[in-house]
Amino acid sequence: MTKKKTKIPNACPIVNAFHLIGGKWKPYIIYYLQKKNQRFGKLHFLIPDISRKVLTEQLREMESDELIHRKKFDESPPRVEYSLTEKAKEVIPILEALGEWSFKIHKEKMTESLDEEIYIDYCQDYL
Amino acid sequence: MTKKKTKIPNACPIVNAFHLIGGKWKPYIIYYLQKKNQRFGKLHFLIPDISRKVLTEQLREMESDELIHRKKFDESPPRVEYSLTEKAKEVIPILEALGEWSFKIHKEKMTESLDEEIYIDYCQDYL
DNA sequence: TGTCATGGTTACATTTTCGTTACTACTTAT
DNA sequence: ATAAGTAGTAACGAAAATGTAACCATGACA
Repeated sequence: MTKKKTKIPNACPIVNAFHLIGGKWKPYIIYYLQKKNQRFGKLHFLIPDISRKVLTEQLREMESDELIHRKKFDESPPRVEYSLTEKAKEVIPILEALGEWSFKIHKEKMTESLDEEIYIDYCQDYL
Repeated sequence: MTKKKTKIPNACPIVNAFHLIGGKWKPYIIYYLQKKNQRFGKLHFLIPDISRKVLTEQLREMESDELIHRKKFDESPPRVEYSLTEKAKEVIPILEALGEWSFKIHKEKMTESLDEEIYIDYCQDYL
């Protein structure tokens, strides 16, 4: 058995999807923007564990993928508002289905646990 | 605006889902196992760019997450067969929806390109 | 007796992703 | 004159993920 050498030019569409909306922070960004348009600072407050550098990077990436829209107001101090595009809004039901699936698995595995209630509260909010 | 310090015990269910089925290789593993149960060596042939070390790691992880089943035959040379569990099979329609969504975005962006046909062929197969 | 095949494992190196800290430009309020 | 607030950026470093190359145990087969 020798190596297959037919390189796929772009990754498979599912891998592609993970590039668009996966990673450590993009799900949170989508989550908070889906509820409400947000300014940079507020987004950083809502997702405090991300560094501002990485938040900027992720937002720029999502902007160039046309998943979010960046609206800059010509004011001072500067104001920038981020919102989801239609493309991004279309994927939300799919993400919710994914969340429900993983939540079901999680519940099956962890029958007891002190953190369980907190997790469930958080998930109810999310799902 | 100070830092929010309420740590979430486990990540949000969507982030959790990405741990289960995301990453560089798990989508491919799911894809090939969904078509047909596979032995370790065949899987490595089908996904030639993964190293055997990482393939082992990913398979072990998915096994402990109960997404795949590992069946070892007592033969020589050894034979091991991997298959998807019911849990994993449940997520496939969701993954397909995700793939269609990202494929649609991809098509909108790339109107021309030489690789396009190859990509589409690959995707048709995938979707 | 020694080579082959399978399904790995181990130690180490590299790449990719993410974080820390300090800094900037602009304008209004004190 | 200077401090404060917003939305960043730049240089550097740490951590996480992945890759490379060599090795192992088993039994069949020549």
